Amino acid sequence: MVGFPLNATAASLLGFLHEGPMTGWDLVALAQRRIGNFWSLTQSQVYRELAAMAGAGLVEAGERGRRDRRPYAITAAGRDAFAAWIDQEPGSETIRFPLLLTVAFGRHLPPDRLAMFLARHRAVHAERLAGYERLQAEAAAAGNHADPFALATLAFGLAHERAVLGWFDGLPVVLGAEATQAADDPGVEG
Amino acid sequence: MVGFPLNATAASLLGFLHEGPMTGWDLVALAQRRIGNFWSLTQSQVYRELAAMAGAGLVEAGERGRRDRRPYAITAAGRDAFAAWIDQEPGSETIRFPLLLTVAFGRHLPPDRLAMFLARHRAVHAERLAGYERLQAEAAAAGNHADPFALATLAFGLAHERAVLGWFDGLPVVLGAEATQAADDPGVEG
DNA sequence: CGTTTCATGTAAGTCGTTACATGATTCC
DNA sequence: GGAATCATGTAACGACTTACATGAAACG
Repeated sequence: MVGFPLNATAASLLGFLHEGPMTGWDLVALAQRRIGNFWSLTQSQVYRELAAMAGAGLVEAGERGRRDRRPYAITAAGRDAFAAWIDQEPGSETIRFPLLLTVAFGRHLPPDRLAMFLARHRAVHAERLAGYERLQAEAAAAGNHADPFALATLAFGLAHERAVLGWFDGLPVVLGAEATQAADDPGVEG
Repeated sequence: MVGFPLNATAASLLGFLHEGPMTGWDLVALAQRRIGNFWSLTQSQVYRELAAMAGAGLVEAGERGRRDRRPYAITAAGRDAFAAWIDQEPGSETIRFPLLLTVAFGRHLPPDRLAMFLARHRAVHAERLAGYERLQAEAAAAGNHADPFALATLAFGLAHERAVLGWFDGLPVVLGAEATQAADDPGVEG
């Protein structure tokens, strides 16, 4: 008896609802904070999944509150569906990194323009890393009270951003400068 | 005038077609090798984008060859569209890492099960890293003939996979064993 | 001759993004 | 009163996946 087929995004919402009833708005904010690092979701998706799950009986909408806030609570069926979901082998990673496409086809771009793109993206990643480091410092200050699971996902963000910055810094200047000559080259294939 | 709106996947196909006419099949294989590392695409997408771009005049289908192979060649309009695409600021990175969702909600899983997931995924990443290292060794053996742009994207793959493995190895055994105080299980060990 | 691999394509459905519409509440 | 923010939702589209259908050629 397969229940309602949960996708990872919907399942995450159920995961959060274990902590208590929440509105779509709250869920968007919480997901951003807790899993936004490695899982993106939009407002639209959240409301859509909540509506679908309400239809399937996995969550229940409560009374509308102050600002039309409508809290959703997880049901017993929702807990079951979540438990079944999380017991499955997680799928494999998906990365889509448009900047790398630009680099891969970099011979078609003026070197200074590629250099500019690289510099701008590097700055974004540096800032993101700084944010993660602040979070880590806060967690350290809080002592043992931090959730080890949250720390583990934060550690991933740190490792990833450090790797990305290291990659930026290890890039040969070549890519942003030498390619002036390479632009004539028909491209070398191995 | 705005040309045909290119998405990154279609643009990549045009990028490859700069190297000469190719069939959908060839493009799938080539993309897998050259950008599969940070950009996924499926056969279906490739044929669809080729058909759409042919309709828009960005590529031209040639005569069907031996095995019904139909080569596509980039047109002048295609080169223009590609040039316009690559000149744009690349969008930001998207990562979707289901295993991290499992970790984030790890308190809802038996520790040994989480440990098993972690171990299996670690093995996949270790193998992928080994593959990248082989490619790097080959490139080094080939000397200066390697494309610096291809080397740069390979360097990203290496950096990323090393970071991921480092993350696995830095995870406290706690995550896989905490709840069961008796740690027969080495948890996540490489 | 039969199996595998090559090769092209369609169909159906899910997922995700963007943009918009609506209105309540707070804050100045 | 007016602007900003909170909050919910819809509409429309575009992107991606999975599964399937079809057949040619190579290989044994």
